[in-house]
This record gives sequence, C-alpha cells and structure tokens, in this order.
Amino acid sequence: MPRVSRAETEKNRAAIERASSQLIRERGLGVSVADLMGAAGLTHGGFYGHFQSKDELKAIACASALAESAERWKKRMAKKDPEQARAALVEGYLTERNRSAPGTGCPLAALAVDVAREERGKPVRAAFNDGLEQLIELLTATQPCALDEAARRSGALAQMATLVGAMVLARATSDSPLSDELLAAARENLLGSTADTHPDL
Amino acid sequence: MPRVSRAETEKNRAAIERASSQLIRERGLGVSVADLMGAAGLTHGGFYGHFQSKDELKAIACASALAESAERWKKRMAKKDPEQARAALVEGYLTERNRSAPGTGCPLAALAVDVAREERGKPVRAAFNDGLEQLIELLTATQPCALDEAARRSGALAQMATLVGAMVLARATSDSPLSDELLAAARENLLGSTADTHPDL
DNA sequence: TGTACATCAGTGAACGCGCGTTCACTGATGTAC
DNA sequence: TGTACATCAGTGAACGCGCGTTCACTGATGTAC
Repeated sequence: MPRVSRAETEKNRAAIERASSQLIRERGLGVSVADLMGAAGLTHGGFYGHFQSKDELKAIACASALAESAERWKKRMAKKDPEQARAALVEGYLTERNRSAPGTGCPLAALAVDVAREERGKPVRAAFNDGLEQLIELLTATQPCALDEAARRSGALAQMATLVGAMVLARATSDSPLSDELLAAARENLLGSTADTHPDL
Repeated sequence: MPRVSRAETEKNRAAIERASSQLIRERGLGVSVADLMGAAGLTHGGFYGHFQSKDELKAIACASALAESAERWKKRMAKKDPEQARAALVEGYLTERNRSAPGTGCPLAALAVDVAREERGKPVRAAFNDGLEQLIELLTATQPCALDEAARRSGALAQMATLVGAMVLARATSDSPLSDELLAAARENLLGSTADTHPDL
C-alpha cells in the first residue's frame, strides 16, 4: 500500500519522531533504524524519505525529548514561588517512575553518556547541549532570590548534577536497595528535611 | 606462532583485562571482542580460551576498573583527616583529566548508563553494584565525625550523585563552556568556598 | 641432560545475524485539463 | 465534477560491513621416559 496522503505522511513522520524520542531513551542512540521505523508502524526502507541520515534523526529525537522535559518542568513550576517550584522539580524528578521508565523519563540521565561518546560536531551533541542549557535556566529560576546571579546559576548547575547523577546511578543499581537509597539521599540533600520521604521512618 | 608458555598465557589474559577495562570506559560495553583482543595484541579467535563469554569479560573489566578507582581513592585519602580527605577526593575527581580521558577515569561516569541498560541478572550489573558500594563506603568515611551514621551515608550518597552527574554532563558537553561551568559548580557545591578555583576571578 | 610426543594457546576462516544505507518497484494520491 | 496521468511515500530485497561465537588447524610448550 504505497503512496500515502500528505496528511498521512506528516503523521508518519511525527510517529517516527515520537517513537525515536522514546526508544533512544530506553535503548540508547545505538537503537537500529529498523526498530525505530517498526515502532512507528513502518518498514525501514522509508526512513530516508523522511530524514537525511540516522544522525539527523538522533539529533531531532534528542531535542524533542528535551523539549518535552522542559514543558513538564514548566508545568511543575507554574504558579509557585521559587522555593516551592524547586521542591516540585526535585520531587517530580527523583521518582520511581522516572527510574523505571526511562523511555518517558529524563533524557539527560538516559543519553548523557551516549552523547559524550559521539564525535565532536555530530548534531546530537548540539541538541543535547541546547536542551540541557534550557533545563538549567529553568532550574536557575527556582533559586533563592537573595542570591546573586552567579550563585543562582552555580547552585542550579550543582543541583542538576545531583539530580542526573542520582538517577543514572539509581538506574544502574535498580535491582538493589542502593537504588532507593540514592534517590532518597539526593532528595534529602536537595530539599533539606525529609523525615516524610523515608517510607520506613 | 601458536602455543605460548604458561607465563605468556597469563600475561595475555592480563593484557586483555587491562585493555578491556580501558576500552569499555572509552566506548562503552558495546565495544567488540575483536577490538578488545586487538588492543591486547591478539586476534579475536583466542578470546574464548580465556573467557566463557563477552558478558563474563564485561563484568571482570568493570570490576577491575572500579577496583582501580577504589585504590586511587584510598591513596588520595591516606593520612588525611575526614574533611581534607573529602576535599582531596572531590578535587581529584572533578578534573579536566577525568573528563577528557574516560578510559583511565571514573568507571561510574563512563558505564552507569550502559549498565542500566543491561538486563537484570547480567554479571556486569553485580560488578557495578559492588564497586559502587565500595566507593560509597570510602566517601562515607570522609564525612564529618559529628554526624550520625545515617547522615554520613546519606551525605556520601548525595555527594557521589553530584560527582558522577557533573562528570557525565561535563563529558556530554565537552565542546561547550557549560562543561567547565558544571565541574566548577559541583566543586563549589561540595567544597563550600571556591574563590580560588575560578580561574577568571 | 636428551629425546619423543601429547597438549593446548593462539590463528583465521566461517556460522548466522543485524547494521546503515540504497534502490527498483508499486499503486494511491494529487494535479492538469 | 470527471477523467488521464505524473508524482512520490512506503515496501522489501540487496549492498558491504561488523557483530559474538565456533572450530579445524598449527606448532611451540611441557612432560614422560
């Protein structure tokens, strides 16, 4: 059943991008073109009608996953003062859900190491960089107003590192009690008090 | 030139393990058996004389890289009080050297995401878990004596997350100024004051 | 210490398989009249 | 609005290549006498 309407074509392209955004987070940037196309309900041959190369799609999918994260963060921050907004971001991030479903979770934790191994100049590196910068700016906006700009940014960068590091290590140890411990410790560190986040206290 | 002396065989096996410990950190657990053997000066066919499977080697190489890290940490901590030891670990970790040479750097930052994608029960997951636990125990030993045991462990877990997260993100952004910023912010966060670590202040 | 021979570490071809990418083909879509 | 036909989105076979693993082979090593 070849040749498909223009509307159908656009829907197919969107489906490839959506499936890719999820699958690269689950299996890494090495996921195959055939699997990506299959997840979108198509066969591999049509791929190059939509994208110039797999590198191009990797960048598009990475950017799209990060943009989705930014939207989610904005929703969590909405109508809150900085301190509440920061708490909402931290609590929304360090969850069992984010750990166990990387395909719909944070692309920083899912892709950082893959991106680090990409050659300089590959488009996915720029996409990752831009998306990370946007998330850092959102986190910076939740720092205490009392601090100067440099301290707010520095704080946001360190907190971002803690969030991503905790998630990455928690995912690697997900079959061990250490995994929950890591998430709880990062929560405690970022939120201050935590008596009520320890289920067993 | 087949058949080699027993001593030679042991040296070859050690060379495969050493090369693997480095190459998996550089290119990930997906690096090929042929490349691993080539890096040890051998051809791929001999691999299965030394190891039962690639999975077995992955676990051995991961454990060996983490054991090497633990030794390095112990050296940095030696003959220091807890606060000095912690500062030495942080300063030794968040370096340009560690960022730009993953093959000889921290295996947590190099492998966490790869390990997270391995199936449950694969030997490399256990190796990663054990090695991480050892490093956490070293970091716990550098926490202030005034704190109780739970607070010391929780602090060490959060600091570990910050270290690994900063390195992972810094490596992914290594062609951007953001990369240095991330390392500096994590240093500032973990060490408290940092006026002298900002080269441009 | 010297000889005869069984052992076995390492080689390289081969196995079936999956990779990214290309391409001849199909037939519904979109257009020109 | 209805017909004729060029366009082109998607298919699936094929390209050269690399993967993890197996295996027949080689010949120096290690051993038995």
